[in-house]
Amino acid sequence: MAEFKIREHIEETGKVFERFGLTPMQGRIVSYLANAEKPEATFSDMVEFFRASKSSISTSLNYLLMAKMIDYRTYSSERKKYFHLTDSFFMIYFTQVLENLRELKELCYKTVSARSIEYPEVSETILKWVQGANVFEKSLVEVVDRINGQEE
Amino acid sequence: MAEFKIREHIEETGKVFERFGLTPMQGRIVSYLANAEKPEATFSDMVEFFRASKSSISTSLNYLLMAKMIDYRTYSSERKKYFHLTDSFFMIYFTQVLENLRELKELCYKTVSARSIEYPEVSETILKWVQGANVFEKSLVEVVDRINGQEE
DNA sequence: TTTTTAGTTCAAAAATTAATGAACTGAAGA
DNA sequence: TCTTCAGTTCATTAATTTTTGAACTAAAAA
Repeated sequence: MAEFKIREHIEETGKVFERFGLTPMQGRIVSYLANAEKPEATFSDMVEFFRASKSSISTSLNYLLMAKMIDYRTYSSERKKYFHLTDSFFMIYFTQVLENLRELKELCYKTVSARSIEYPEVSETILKWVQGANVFEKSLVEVVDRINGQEE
Repeated sequence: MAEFKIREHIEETGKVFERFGLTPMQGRIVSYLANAEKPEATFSDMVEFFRASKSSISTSLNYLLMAKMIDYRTYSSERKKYFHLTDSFFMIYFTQVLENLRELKELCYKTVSARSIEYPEVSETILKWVQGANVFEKSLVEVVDRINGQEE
């Protein structure tokens, strides 16, 4: 792929990662690590590639490390860190979605239990939401388990 | 529930809805419709309750209508619209997630097919992502079908 | 016909979030 | 010891997103 085509593809893919909860720069970095020729890249590689500030790259890398979407290795001869993608990108996303679902379900139960019985239709609607969330949660847990099982 | 307790609960729940892609005001409205005594509320009910601008309520209601997260009915004797929640909140969220997944998968395939065979590990990682996405997608489609089936 | 109701539209303001720049740290090398 | 390298920290700036306010519309009521 031509240089400018790769840049375009990295921007495009980066934008999709935003919809999975990343900031533009975090998305770009993930996309860069997926599309760059070499599987590993350093801090300064990315500062240079994006002509972005060191602080922006630093903050983004640390978020991605914390979320375990990337990892790094070092070579004894060098001081630099070599960053690479981990396998667990979706796992982390799924886990976040699961947490959101659980919190929402809890608040839904709270709502239903506080509602008067005068208008049962609202509670019925909310309980349908919870039902949907439950089915979803169950299959999400299955997916997570299946992927985890594969890893061992 | 006491008035101020309800307000607090509406704010809290509204914030969780933000994590499902809504703006603060959209989240508040959904939460309000779930927690208000009556199952239906008008435009001006909400302007009053939130002491917010008409434009903010108008824009938010129209987004929620467009997304089919709420609906309204009218009474022949009145000009007002009476808004209420629909059953399909999660369905709509699931559908959006599915779309995001599909787009990301497509870009992943594009990435993998453009990568040189010199460093297969990156492609392997990306294909693991795609595998996870596929398993998830399959069970999500099942969930959607199951919920749709229930409706008829 | 004029007024009121129930909103809509959109430019501007406010709030939030992301990125920058400059000064800093701490380890390694000269 | 002094310098360079590989970042980090954080106050400020920039960009984006959300909300507001004011002017408007279209239908119903007076």
